[in-house]
Amino acid sequence: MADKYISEAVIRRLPRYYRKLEELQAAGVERISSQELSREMGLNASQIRRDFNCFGGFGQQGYGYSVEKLRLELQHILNLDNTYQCVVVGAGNIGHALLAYNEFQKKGFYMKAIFDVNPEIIGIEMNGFTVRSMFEFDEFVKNNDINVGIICTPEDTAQQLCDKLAELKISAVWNFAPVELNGPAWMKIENVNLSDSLYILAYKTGEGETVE
Amino acid sequence: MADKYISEAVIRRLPRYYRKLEELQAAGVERISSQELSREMGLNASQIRRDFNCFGGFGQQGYGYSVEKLRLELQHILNLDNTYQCVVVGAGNIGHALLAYNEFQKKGFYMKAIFDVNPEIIGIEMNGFTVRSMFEFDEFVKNNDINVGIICTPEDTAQQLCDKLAELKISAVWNFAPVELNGPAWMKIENVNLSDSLYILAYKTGEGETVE
DNA sequence: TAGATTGTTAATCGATTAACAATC
DNA sequence: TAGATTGTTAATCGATTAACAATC
Repeated sequence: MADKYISEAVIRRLPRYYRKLEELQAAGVERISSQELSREMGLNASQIRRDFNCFGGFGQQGYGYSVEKLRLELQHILNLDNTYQCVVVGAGNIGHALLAYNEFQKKGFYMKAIFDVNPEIIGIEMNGFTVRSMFEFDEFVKNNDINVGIICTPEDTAQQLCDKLAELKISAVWNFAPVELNGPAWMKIENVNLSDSLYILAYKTGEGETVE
Repeated sequence: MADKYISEAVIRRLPRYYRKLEELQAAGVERISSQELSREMGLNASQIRRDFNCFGGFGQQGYGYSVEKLRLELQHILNLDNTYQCVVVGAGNIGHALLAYNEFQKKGFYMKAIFDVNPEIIGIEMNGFTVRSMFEFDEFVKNNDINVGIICTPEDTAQQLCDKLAELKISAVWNFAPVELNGPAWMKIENVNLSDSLYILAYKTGEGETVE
């Protein structure tokens, strides 16, 4: 049967649960009730139980949840027991930083190459990688089982790149360009819009001030 | 009177409106109705009108909205007609990238300095800045009207840094460390959790697949 | 004026929270 | 068994959408 529908609100809480459970396990905590977890995370205990029950009954009445078991379940739900082969496109500041950020490799997201269109930087060494030309892109993606594309190009070329990724059947796109991308339904796009985030911070800076 | 309560859902849409209006204005569009905007953005027209009306009546019956006027209103609502003096703490990959990313300066977010605790990188040149020691931090913040702190440290020191920022009365924090920070109520914290974002992408990668 | 489109109230939908029976 | 806590149904709350009177 097909997966039942899980709301975006639930999905966005999953990584937080996962992180908290990693933390608890590292601290040697073996079991936890939804109520304790609710206190630790500032969420409602009903909500927590309901969220987990979207995916199965991971707890035990009268006991709570096994931290280790629940962590593993979440890991599985988040598909973190897979590995991912990623390419970064755009060797500017952000692209460079993501390429070098080791935490991702630890979680199973392997950076395999970085590409750019600028002849001035193609060929230079970047964090143990050589910046490749986009002329090599198709070939590289096909030969290296790439399944994640990371868009770090300026906004005006991002859609074009997205189309290229679709053509190459890359199903996961992590987009850092500040534009809404359109891709086929099977393509999953996750946006990290740094400008938007900064704008929201600016907005909140003025919040709570008295007006008039 | 105090500002009326604006829901987080509305706030998170404001930057998108703003970006779209910039785009429309750049394209020479002078006026737009909520219906046209709804088609362009994939939102409901009622929602758009309702969102704007949280802040005032910016439209005109029978006409729609003036793109320029609305853009300016949004700019004001988002506090983007202010300027911001920022310090980056943590001179790793992310800190370095943010320091160098010119788009932010263009929007009025000025990077004034970068700090680190690692003696090996203190003093080195980074994008026209010298990496400063945290021993200079308090002094620098006080003397330079710093009002935004950008946290790019590892997660285990992030809370400590947040406390320091609170002590120095910095009211806006842009947090890139993958932890939930606790600060005083007047401190506005915006989180950019790259791991969480990547986990959500991984989750969605497996979505829509048939199970059992 | 007639037509168009806003601003706003009313209806709907979905997400959160409360309550409690099931059960370990 | 008695106590605790889940899984799940029912109640509430808030956000989205529809409808329409106000008005340019």
